[in-house]
Amino acid sequence: MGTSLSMENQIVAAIRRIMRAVDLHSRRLAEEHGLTGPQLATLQAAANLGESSTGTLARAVHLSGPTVTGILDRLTKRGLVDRTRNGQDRRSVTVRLTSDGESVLAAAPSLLQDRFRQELTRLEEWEQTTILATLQRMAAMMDAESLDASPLLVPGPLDAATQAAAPVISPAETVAESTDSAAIPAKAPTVP
Amino acid sequence: MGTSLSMENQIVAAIRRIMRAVDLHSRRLAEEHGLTGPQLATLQAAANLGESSTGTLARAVHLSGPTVTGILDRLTKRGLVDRTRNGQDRRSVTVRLTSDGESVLAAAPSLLQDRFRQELTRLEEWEQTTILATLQRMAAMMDAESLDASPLLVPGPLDAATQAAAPVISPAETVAESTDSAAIPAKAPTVP
DNA sequence: CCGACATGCTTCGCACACGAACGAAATCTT
DNA sequence: AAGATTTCGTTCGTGTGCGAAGCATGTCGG
Repeated sequence: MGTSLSMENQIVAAIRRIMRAVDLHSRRLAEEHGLTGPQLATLQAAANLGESSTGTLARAVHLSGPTVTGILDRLTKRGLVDRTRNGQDRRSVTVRLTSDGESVLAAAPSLLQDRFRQELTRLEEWEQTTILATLQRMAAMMDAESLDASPLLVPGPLDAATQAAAPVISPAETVAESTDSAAIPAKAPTVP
Repeated sequence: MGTSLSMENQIVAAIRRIMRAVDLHSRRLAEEHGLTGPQLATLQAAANLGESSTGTLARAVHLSGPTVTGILDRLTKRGLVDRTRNGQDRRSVTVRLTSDGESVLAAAPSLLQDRFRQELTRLEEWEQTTILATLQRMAAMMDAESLDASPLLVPGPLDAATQAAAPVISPAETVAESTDSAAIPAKAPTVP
């Protein structure tokens, strides 16, 4: 019967290979620069956003709260960031880069492997666009499902909020520079 | 050229989102079926390959030896697989599915989220092909670098869409995963 | 003013995932 | 045949990653 799994299996296999490659590259970064991939990503986000809470940071790097807490623990231990309780809202924790953190970040390489970057820039522009569009499309399709457990299907019109969360098809005009992840206004719990 | 930086960041972000979605889906699988993604993948590989050593299994699922050892530990503890020392080569360990493992596997869902699968099948065929080709291309570029610094590269990055598309899609039959590796027992060029 | 609830971060337990190091077994060398 | 080397799997240590639970704090209704 359903032996037509090949397409699915190939997609799964390709994703797994990519994940593994990312992981291996992360370890290489740690060896050569003392920073793993997630640590570097968090550091970059902290630099881009300026002073920000750990929650904001978590949303920016697409990771859960506990995960960034752990990463910030190691970053703090190495003296690259600074965690202080916010004065206004004392629940919140403000994260700042130290000068050490800034210099380390300035000297740090890209999150992508050098060779991959070179090959990428060597491609035709339409190919790069295709790759990016495909990845974003995949990301939108996959984390849309994870994000909401509600049985609500996508009807016709989408309001601004949903649109921001899942811009499935966009023309060649992909996003410019936006650091995205604007607000995410505290979603209401669906089920108790 | 100013836009090249943002392109990189967007690619990284998309990959992270995909990885996170895969992870979240894995946890949902664990909740609903008692099997995480890697466990299910390993179980499927064990079923496809029949009796096989843990090393063969590791290569099949694109994971390291220690990782599959851990996964097999949990699978064994649940009585889904059976580990026995090989009679011929007593270093090797033969992995077999138990009857429990087979029934669990038969009842198990796909590694991909249902909704993602539905959306995928709803796409035009050329779009599916593009997605698969892009993912495989990414995987090839990225794990080529991680694997080694060997000069093995993808042939022509030119007109790849047509070129890459054709050989990639094999018929529904037994995809026989690796186009790579084949027989590795050549030499061991390791560290000095 | 004070409980009831909400929010933000941390702690805890689990499951990957890897390289390094280890012991056992097989293979090669001398 | 004895020793060196390779190969196979496991164990160890580190670093993600998550949800659930725990605290501390803020906010709202009575």
